[in-house]
Amino acid sequence: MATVKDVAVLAGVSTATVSRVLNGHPNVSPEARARVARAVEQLGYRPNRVARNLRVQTSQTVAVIIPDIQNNFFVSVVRGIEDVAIARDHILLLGNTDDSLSREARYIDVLLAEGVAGIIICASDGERSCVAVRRAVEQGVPVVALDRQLQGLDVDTVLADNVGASRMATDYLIANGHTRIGLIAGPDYLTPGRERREGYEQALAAHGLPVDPGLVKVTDFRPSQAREAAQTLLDAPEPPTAMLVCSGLMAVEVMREMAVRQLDPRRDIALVAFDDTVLNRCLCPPIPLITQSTYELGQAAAELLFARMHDPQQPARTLRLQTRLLLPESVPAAGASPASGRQPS
Amino acid sequence: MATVKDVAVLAGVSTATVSRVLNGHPNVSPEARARVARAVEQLGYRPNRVARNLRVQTSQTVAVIIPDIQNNFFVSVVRGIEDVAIARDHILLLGNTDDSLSREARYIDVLLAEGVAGIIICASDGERSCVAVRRAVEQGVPVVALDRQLQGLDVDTVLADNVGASRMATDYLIANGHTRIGLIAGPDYLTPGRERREGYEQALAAHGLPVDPGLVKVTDFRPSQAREAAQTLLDAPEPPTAMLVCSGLMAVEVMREMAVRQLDPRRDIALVAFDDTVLNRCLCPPIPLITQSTYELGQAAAELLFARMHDPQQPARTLRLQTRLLLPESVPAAGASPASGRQPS
DNA sequence: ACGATCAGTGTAATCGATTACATCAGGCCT
DNA sequence: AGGCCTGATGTAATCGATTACACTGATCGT
Repeated sequence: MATVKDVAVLAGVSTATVSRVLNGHPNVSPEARARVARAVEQLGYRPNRVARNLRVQTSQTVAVIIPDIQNNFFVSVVRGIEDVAIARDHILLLGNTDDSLSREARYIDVLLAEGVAGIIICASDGERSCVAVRRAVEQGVPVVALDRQLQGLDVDTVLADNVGASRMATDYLIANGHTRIGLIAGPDYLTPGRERREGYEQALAAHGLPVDPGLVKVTDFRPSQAREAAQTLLDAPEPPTAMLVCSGLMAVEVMREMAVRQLDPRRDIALVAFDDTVLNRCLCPPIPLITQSTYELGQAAAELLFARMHDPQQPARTLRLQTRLLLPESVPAAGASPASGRQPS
Repeated sequence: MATVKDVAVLAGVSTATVSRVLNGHPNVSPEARARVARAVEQLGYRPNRVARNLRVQTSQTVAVIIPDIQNNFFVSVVRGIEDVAIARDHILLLGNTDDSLSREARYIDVLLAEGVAGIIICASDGERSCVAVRRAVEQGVPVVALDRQLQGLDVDTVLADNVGASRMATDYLIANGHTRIGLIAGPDYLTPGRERREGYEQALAAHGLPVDPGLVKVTDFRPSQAREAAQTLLDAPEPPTAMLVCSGLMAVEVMREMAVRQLDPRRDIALVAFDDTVLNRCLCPPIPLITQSTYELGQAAAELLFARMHDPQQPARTLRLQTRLLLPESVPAAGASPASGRQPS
């Protein structure tokens, strides 16, 4: 590989001049500029970024760390980040942690050691992830928390309006006459888990309904746990007449369990779920879904990151993005049993 | 951030000794080792990989470039790669190109400039992608082609048995009495597009059936084109009695179009599709799917990559991985019209 | 006409690691 | 005792860029 030195020799100038040309410095004569350009062309020279990064102590790379690359929610968010990064002439590197704290820490450490310009992270644990993330912050590497807050770290954060979403969904079920509403919730150590439960409780309280602890099943968002939670709820002596499922992947499992029991969400037990995956759009039958603006979530996170890269001093901001309740057709009122005819697809 | 120098001073040794300790060289006294370890600990020292990479001209990072991060096929392959990379104590960086040649080239250039140790690429164009990839090969950076061959580049390659898969699927339809089988194919410039068509034609030929060009619609694998192709086929004066769809995302669109026309794949027009996405497992109704061992595909690619990183001289290998035809329940024979009763989910 | 300013350029230091080479002490062999 | 090997360590070169600083001539203002 050709180096600046080679280019300098061929162009008959010093390496300093080559570098100035390459980086668009103003005080270079047009001739020098032209000769360097020709030499670069001739040698097929491409600057070594490792050397550059070492010298300037920064890079044109930003990274995003997500817990599950198979979950369409995160992937869709990544798309939003990606487009912003590309537009800013950076490249985006993606790390997948599989919800493993150690893998997450490893990614962070390597990225820092490799001099990444910024990190967007959807932490696998709102509290315990902070140990590793803090290292980034301390090194002055901009960090944006995505979808999940970093407990006790003062960083830019982009979140969905989980409380509002959950409350809206619960309100909706209550409006349809349900009073015994099961909740298949996420863990307290993750923002969406915590806040979605809060929205649910707020809605119940607003309607003077009690929170029955027996109706609330806390999971760690893993589909297998959703299955168990659904079984417990459905096996209860007095099962709920509706359920709010706090993740899309979990909803798929809940519906599998209901199918086994010949329960139809339009007839027997109403279901509303957060929409994480493309899968949800294909559920048979369709159910009401809480959709999040995933792409915009990613965009917003990337914008915050670049803003901070540009001005590291500004105070940390937290953005909340709207959610929507997406109704398929109609949802059964509690007690009713219309069993609308099925139709293909 | 602390540097080797700081560690050296604190430990009372030279930077050379620090480096030797850090890299596990044999000839270091136990005391020196201990003192360095303590200094490292005390300072929270972490080696700067940029500097290291510059010096040793390599890194512990491998990259995979895929055309569509929203397509579960690729993502699942990535998981296979990832696990191997982690096991080999490397980290994996993922680039998504959205089928854009320019983005692909940009990723490759940046990765090379950043000194990546190896690249696994699922090219967005079997021929035109080679321009950029060739630069990697010429720089001596190991490259593995994944799922799609790089025309005219002699690199390690991992492929699915596309011909066999397609032939098996077509055989299956023929065995069920179909003679007019539509093909919604992929483009010739991608291995899966080309080979799946070949398998289809081989199967027809083996049974003495003619290849009717009117039944073959070539697409670029984009779902929207699948929709058009399906429309054309179904609108034909003599429509096919069965269709083989060469990608999972396309199959979803084809089924949408059939649903609009009230056509049931179990009753009216048989359907077999390649299984790319989780979506396919949730199709209503389910159809026969050709499944590929995506995870193993990724694993194999990663193994080839590491093998080559270890020994750059070995001749390029091409691996073919088996596929399976996954039957849901039963598929209608041509002309039959059983319309088995529907059941939830 | 003389100093100040400035455009254009080069020399060499620098980023933070690795490592070739030099050095030195001690042990061993003859 | 002298030479040789070996283990442990240090000095300084090196990777390939950027850039502080120095220098040269030319231009300009007074």
